Amino acid sequence: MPELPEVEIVRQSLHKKIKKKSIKKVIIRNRNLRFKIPGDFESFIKNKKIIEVSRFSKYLIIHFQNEEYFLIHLGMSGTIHILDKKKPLKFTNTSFYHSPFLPEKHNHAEFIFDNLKVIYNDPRRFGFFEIIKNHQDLNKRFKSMGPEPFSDKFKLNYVINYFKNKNKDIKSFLLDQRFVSGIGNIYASEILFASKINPFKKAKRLTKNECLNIISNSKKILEQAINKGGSSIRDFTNVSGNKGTFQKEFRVYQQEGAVCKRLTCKGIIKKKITSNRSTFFCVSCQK
DNA sequence: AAGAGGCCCTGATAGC
DNA sequence: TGCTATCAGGGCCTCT
Repeated sequence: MPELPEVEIVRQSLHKKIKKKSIKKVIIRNRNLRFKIPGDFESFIKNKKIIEVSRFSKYLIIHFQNEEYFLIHLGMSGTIHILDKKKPLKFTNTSFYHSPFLPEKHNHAEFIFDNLKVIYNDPRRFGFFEIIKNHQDLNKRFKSMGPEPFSDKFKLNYVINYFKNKNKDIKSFLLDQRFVSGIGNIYASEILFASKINPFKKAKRLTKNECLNIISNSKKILEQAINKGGSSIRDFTNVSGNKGTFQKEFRVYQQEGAVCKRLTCKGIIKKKITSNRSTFFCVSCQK
């Protein structure tokens, strides 16, 4: 489900709700996420005070005292729901996959605070938890991953050098977290449309200007998506709540057959599937 | 060693 | 209605 913007939205509400609080009780109903939740997970998490909730790429990072950390990855279908006893029936967050009503099926984990409950729901179970026991290990954990688009490291020299002699298409690189972290299948298509670049163009054939466009549009589009509360697709229930609205701004994603939204272009948006993932692009203005 | 493709899993929708 | 096939915001693993 969530790419960087959606995870950032979850992070913001989680941080607001659970910082300076301690987890009083942990309930694991299904240990079989993408990776098995170890037997000592509950005792590790319990009674630790949360300092802050941060994020790298699509990973949520719960910071405990004493430089201990708990990572959450939401996979394709993971959502986090906050149940606040003081505000019953109000959900701070954010269901990108389901309706904002509290789901009952697939609530694999519950983290219970005083007057507050955080529920991890994930139908497909591609998400996972990870425990990190010190600060060095946290750095190590993300060492092999590329910079986020917002990072100063994501600049022209880096991109050009990375693409030298690379025979893979540019769309695959945007999805490759070793190159850049946080972009997923929706935003990859949107970034390449904004940059007027064909997704199947080989990376080594990109010009300097095209690289610059990719860099600036990556920042721009992810920023816009965060400002719109992320993208909520496949969620057509008309309920109030903090649903994202960036799906209304999609210019190519899920727009197959539509006329290109670029005013000067009359091309048709095509969808192409490679290795089980769809790519959307305008046949006319993305060269 | 880079690159292509398969696979993990459940649910919603489309098509017959 | 009830079946089957296809597709879905990710990332890891294995082949060549």
